[in-house]
Amino acid sequence: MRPLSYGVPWAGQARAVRILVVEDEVRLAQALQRGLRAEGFAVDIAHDGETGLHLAREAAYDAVVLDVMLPKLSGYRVCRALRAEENWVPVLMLSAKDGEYDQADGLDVGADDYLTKPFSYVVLVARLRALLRRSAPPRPPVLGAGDLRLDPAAHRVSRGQTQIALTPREFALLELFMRRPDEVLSKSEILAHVWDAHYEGDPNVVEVYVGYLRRKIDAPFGRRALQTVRGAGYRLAGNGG
Amino acid sequence: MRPLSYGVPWAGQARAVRILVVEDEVRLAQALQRGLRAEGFAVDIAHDGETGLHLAREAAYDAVVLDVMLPKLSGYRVCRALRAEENWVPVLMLSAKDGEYDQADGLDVGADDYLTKPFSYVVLVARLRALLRRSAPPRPPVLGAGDLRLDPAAHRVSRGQTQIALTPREFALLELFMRRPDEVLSKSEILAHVWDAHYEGDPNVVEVYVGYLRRKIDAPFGRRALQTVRGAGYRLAGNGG
DNA sequence: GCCCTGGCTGTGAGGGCGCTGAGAGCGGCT
DNA sequence: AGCCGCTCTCAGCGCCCTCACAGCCAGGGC
Repeated sequence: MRPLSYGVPWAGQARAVRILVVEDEVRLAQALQRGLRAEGFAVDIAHDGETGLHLAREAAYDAVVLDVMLPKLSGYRVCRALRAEENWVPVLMLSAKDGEYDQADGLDVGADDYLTKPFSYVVLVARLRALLRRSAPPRPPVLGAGDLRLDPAAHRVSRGQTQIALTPREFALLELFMRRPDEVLSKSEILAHVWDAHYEGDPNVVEVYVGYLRRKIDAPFGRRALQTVRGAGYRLAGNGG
Repeated sequence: MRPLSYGVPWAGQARAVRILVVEDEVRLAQALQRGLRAEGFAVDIAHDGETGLHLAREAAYDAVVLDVMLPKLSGYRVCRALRAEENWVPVLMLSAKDGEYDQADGLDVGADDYLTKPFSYVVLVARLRALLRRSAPPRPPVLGAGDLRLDPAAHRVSRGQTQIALTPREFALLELFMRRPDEVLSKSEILAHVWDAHYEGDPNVVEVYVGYLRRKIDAPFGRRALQTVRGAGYRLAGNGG
């Protein structure tokens, strides 16, 4: 199943802070890797924009150090691509000395901070820490349907003023519905998203969990946000029922 | 920019997407207004919380960009007031750099997303778009015939303002007709599409289901959208009867 | 007006679909 | 070890959907 609850601050166990360094100068990249590891970070390296973007997409990094001048795909394009995909991982850009690009470009492209080469290692670490410290902010927006709200990052759900406690499975199910309000989702589609891409089990689990959800988000409020569409699937009313 | 309502035929002429910016720093407000207008949004400005709240109440905005620090009425209070009135317009909050308030407060108060100053303009636009996309999901394929509407994704049918409940079979049948309005469909063709490619049964089912449909989509409205073409099949009037 | 053919509809059986309560398995926490 | 919460299976139940059937109605040709 999907580890939906990893990395959630309140989940408790400490997790290594993961940094991705995208830098084509091999010596600089390795120096950074060694240094940051010594600081206690988990560091991955990419030597071109393409693999950098790929890695940033796949793994959940806490920050990305991104050179501007890169083979295959410039740092700008990598950053822009990430932002376009609603990936708000904090990005610290490294510019060429005084290149054709300037700082404003970097920020316009969605970077969170900017450093011009040559830079002092100490400054880089300081800025990185600053980014991480205030990196709680780049969190995904809250989903809403009527007075139903779901905060994906905080794993919180509320209806009106009332907080609602959901189990991980229930939460994942509701999140799927809230990302596609007013759309009928078939049981197989639900199974594929909330359970596993090739889940081989009784589709009845879906009915069971829809039932659980209804008891928590609808019944106590006399609402009917989660609707059955017989023969087709289920639908979350975009107005919250 | 891309008109958010594209593909919704009955939406009539594309309506501008309206954004309200509530920001007391005049220069920032104007910069935002210029930038967002260049993106194709219709932008209104308020320089304090009171007029901001007033405007948000009066006009139907698609989103509100709301600074936290405002004269007369803080962004928090504005947002809380809107939510208390069951106004669920998407709100994007702009926090002071690292002020006394923090992000959690913003979300607790009912904001949908949160950005800390200084922010990158690109990120603001990206988040704004994300908010708009979520709140106004442009579900292109809505079929229409006169005042008859069928939304395949939502599995919903309506005539005028009235929602109509259809069984799966009825829905499939009507969908076939609405995809080919004004066209005469033979019973065998209908059987092949709505039932099974090689259905071996009484073609009378078609008559039966056409009857069911008429009782739901025509009779209550005194219309005749589903017409019999004796000896040939049935036709759905493209103008809804 | 009569007849024939094709279309319409009321009735009812049967079965599929969705809902729910009970409970077993599992893992985490104390 | 014991408890608790989460997940998921299973079986029973009830409703609604589907469809066959048969009798009735309407259109059109003569």
